Amino acid sequence: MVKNLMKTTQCCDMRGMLSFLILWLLSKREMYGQEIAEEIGKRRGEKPNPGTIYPALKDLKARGLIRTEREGRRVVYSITEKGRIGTMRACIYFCKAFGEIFEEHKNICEQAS
Amino acid sequence: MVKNLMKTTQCCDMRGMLSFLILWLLSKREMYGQEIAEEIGKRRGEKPNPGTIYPALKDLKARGLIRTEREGRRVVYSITEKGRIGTMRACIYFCKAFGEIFEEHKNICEQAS
DNA sequence: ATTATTATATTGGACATCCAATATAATATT
DNA sequence: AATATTATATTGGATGTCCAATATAATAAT
Repeated sequence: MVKNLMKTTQCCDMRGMLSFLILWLLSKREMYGQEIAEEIGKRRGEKPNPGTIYPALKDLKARGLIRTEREGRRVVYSITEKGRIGTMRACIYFCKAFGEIFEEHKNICEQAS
Repeated sequence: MVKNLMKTTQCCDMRGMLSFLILWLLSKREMYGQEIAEEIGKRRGEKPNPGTIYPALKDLKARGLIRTEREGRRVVYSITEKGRIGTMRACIYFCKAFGEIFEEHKNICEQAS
């Protein structure tokens, strides 16, 4: 059972699009792993576990969408040009798929910014 | 491989939140199965397969979030009060998790409505 | 020098979402 | 009556996301 998402909504699983969210965050600025987890935690209400974040980051790197640079014990992740292009496309898809829900709850969205 | 979502964005899987989207659609008006599939198809660019829709609807019914009424060969699905409450909560979560992305692409979202 | 903390990495299991294929049933068409 | 179409339903397999636990490594604190 995915604990926090079912607890939050008490109706349906809200997981999904983790890689998209990671890429979108990295399109803003480069970050290291735990910063990404914290940013996701801010938005979702609960910080995801290492077991969620690091495999996803590994996969994004393998697909050439992000690059890494180690600085001591930290690995700094940044988006590649390929990743940036894909993220733009994903944003367009996302807005078409879910845009109405946001139009309906604009006041909540504005508070999120 | 999830064909249409990877094809659309060419970067990351955009699957997820199917049950949420179904519940949101049914909070607007009751529909039969293929209508739900068509509405999802309008938003995602491709109509999902029966193998995706019917198991999800079955599960939502089992959890008491929707109810069914057969009319000939069609089954009409409608949201329950429990489903409506959960959907409101899910919308709030959803807007907090992804609201910034929509603020950033307001023009695309307005076209979706 | 030692201990504590933070960061990364991995693994296996669970789960929702996706598909293609197949099957059954109710209408619609011929 | 027979055939075609549409709707529902199911199944097994694939995949991404989630978790808890464990492990290793680099700093920070003592």
